[in-house]
Amino acid sequence: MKSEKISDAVVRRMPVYLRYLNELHNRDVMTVSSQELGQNLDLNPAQIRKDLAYFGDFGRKGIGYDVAYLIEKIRQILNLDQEISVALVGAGNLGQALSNYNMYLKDNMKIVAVFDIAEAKIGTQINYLSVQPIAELPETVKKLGIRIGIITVPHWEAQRVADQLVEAGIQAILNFAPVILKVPPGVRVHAADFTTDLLSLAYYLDQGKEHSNES
Amino acid sequence: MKSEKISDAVVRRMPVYLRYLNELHNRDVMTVSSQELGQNLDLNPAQIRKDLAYFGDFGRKGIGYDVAYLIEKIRQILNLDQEISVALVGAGNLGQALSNYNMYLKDNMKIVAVFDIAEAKIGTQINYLSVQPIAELPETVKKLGIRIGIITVPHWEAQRVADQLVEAGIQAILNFAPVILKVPPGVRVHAADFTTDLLSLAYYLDQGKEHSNES
DNA sequence: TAGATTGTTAATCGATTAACAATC
DNA sequence: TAGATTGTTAATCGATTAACAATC
Repeated sequence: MKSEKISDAVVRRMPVYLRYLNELHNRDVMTVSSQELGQNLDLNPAQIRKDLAYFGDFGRKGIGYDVAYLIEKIRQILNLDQEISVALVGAGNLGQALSNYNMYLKDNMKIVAVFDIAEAKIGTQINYLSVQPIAELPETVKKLGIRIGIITVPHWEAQRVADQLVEAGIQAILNFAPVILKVPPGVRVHAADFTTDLLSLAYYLDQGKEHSNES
Repeated sequence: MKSEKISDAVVRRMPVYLRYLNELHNRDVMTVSSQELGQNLDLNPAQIRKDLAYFGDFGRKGIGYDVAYLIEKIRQILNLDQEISVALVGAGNLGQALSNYNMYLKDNMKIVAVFDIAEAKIGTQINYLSVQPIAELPETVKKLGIRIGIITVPHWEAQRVADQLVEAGIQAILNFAPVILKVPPGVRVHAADFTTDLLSLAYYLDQGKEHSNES
């Protein structure tokens, strides 16, 4: 166990480990080596050992890592040993899709409220939650102890929504809108903007053969 | 202009630049400096200049970058000066949401076909496209010159779908399923898995004050 | 001209990987 | 014991940032 500051790259790999470990657990696998983890996650085994060692001595030399134990530890690291309440702002198609994903994320993270700006959306049901007007955000955040906000509104509304989330006391934001949000220090924003990923894919296409009918 | 290999980090910033430049263009801004770009995109100006310089001398000393010209250049870099056809596999909620996004991505990238495995989905309309059975993938890919695939199927089907996309000759995949896909070299995969982003956010939450009613 | 800003080299910083003693 | 595998240090690699001459 060290007490250096842990880099974002390391933190972001933790959920990846967790996911695969859960899979192993479901298959009743008891133990796993960094070697095997690396193979399946396309990562260097040394990196995996180093990542985990930042947080503690979780492995056993000659043996590997106990799957159930490591799951427990990573959940603690990620604060997922407590239930974390999430607010979704934007009840459009994407918001709808995410809230259905809820059941997947049995990882102690739960969308407990949905908000929208549009009058028409208010009161409609999304996955057993009634869409609330954004004016109710501060009160609901306080009442339900919401700590994370997900933004799925159109890009021109994203910054305003972010401001309101911050104002309401949210600590972290997952932003699906294709804009760079400005937030005060202490609030964490992760960009989940897939247009960036998609457009950058085009760079890697073979030049030339745009549309060939041969084979 | 250099001819080093260009890192993924650099490529991924290109769409970010493009997006902001488009915004400037809409506001009739003619010229922009790396300084100002950096301010608005939360990036170091030197980094921006270096990124752009990999691809050519696009700026003018003392002046900055011509917005329209830089847009044109970045589009060329990203192969967006030609129309790029995209297939969407998975007509669920998320797929639905993405295909509605189509109009946003006027960046010459277009979803031209939607596939699904489930019988029930076949033939339903998604954003003016009729959902096709996955068996038609190879033929449609060839016929429409599709080069990129988006995977929005459940995670246990993702690898099989990826195999089929690769088999059909697709060159790049945007994967929304929370699994690491195995693909042959030459096929590019970008992960758009938001569960990773969301879970890692939890790490940054203030410890302790899980649910406070004071304020 | 003076001020601004690029493109690029050099310096710094950080992250990944290799190597290996410790030990199960 | 012999083989496997960790945790960790050192080496490498790569990416970011600073600095500045060139020049609009």
